[in-house]
Amino acid sequence: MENNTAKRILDVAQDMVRNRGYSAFSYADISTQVGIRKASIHYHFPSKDELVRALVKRYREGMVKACDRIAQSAISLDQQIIQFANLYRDGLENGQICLCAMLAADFEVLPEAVHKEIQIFFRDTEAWLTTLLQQGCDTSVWDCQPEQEAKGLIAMLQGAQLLARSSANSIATFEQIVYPLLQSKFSKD
Amino acid sequence: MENNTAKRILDVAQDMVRNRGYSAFSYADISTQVGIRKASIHYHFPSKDELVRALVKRYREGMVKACDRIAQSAISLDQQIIQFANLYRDGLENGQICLCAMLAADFEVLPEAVHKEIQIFFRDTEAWLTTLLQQGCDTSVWDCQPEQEAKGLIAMLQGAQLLARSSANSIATFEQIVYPLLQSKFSKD
DNA sequence: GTCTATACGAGGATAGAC
DNA sequence: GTCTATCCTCGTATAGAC
Repeated sequence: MENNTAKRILDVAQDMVRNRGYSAFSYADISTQVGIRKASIHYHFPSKDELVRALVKRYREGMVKACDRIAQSAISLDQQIIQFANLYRDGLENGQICLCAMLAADFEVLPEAVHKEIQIFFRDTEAWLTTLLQQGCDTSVWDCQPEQEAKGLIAMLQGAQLLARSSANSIATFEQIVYPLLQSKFSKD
Repeated sequence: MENNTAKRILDVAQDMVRNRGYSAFSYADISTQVGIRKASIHYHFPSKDELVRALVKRYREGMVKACDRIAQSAISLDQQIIQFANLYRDGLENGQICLCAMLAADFEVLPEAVHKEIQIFFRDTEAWLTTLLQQGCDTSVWDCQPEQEAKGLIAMLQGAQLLARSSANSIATFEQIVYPLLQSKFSKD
């Protein structure tokens, strides 16, 4: 596990983008938290756009890995969906929403290269969830249209994060929205 | 219907916040589009924070009116939900997401006074939708828990806007997520 | 790789004339 | 109410020394 400067910059930048958005974080902020000068950051990431592009790329690769880990665990399909939802809930414990939810809001101010990375993120996530739901249909556990159901679920999770963030008790709000709904839709009984 | 400078400033500011977020619009942008100088904007709204606070206040009052108009129209409950969803779809035609969805993402950089306005918006919206769903339960049209169902619906709508915005064809994406789901949940058949 | 120094524009905001 | 002029800070980015 490497822990070089580039990684530390990305770690700090990721926290800040997820908390405050693309337009509200700066090289000066990173500089303070990482402990190097503004100019040094440009050595690793020549421009802010390239930094954010690298950020989203790393993030979506991490998401793919996290999803694969869930799929390879020996738990039931409905428990896999719970685990998937937990990925979104966990971020909220640090006040953070999904990087790509935030950047979807900031979409209009982002360069084309970042647009592409965000679109790949949602495409991958949707594909993974669709596959999962398809298994439930094949084994007659659920009655559903996997692709559309996947889109709806992701929308609900992203939106729940927004509502959670703007409420006094974020995590409770998120859980109150998400888990009963998953329960009623996918519970085994 | 008044159309003074303050209103024109708010109109332009609203477009820009919904498109680009709180941190990515400036007095200079407003100045250009309204056709007055930066300094003149400060006469109407002394600070950016006060401008945005006024913006959210006006926006949520407009939302209350729009919801009341739907409730007072002589259409079925399920059609009222469709109309409600249409409010969110219509903004997307100008590439705009809900003002409060955007500001929920920007929540961490906003002052307390704006937080409160946003929270009132969601509280009002949720209350209106809960009342609507409750009517469906009372008349045995639907089997549901109104309050929780309302939260879930709003989350889904807000999230669908984010997904729509980051996709190539925003409106199609939104419609594909939202309307089939409403159909399956609330259709009269 | 990281530093100092600096360029240069954009940000929000204020003072005072008209 | 709107203007010009101005302040001061912060933003991204670059050049060149170490």
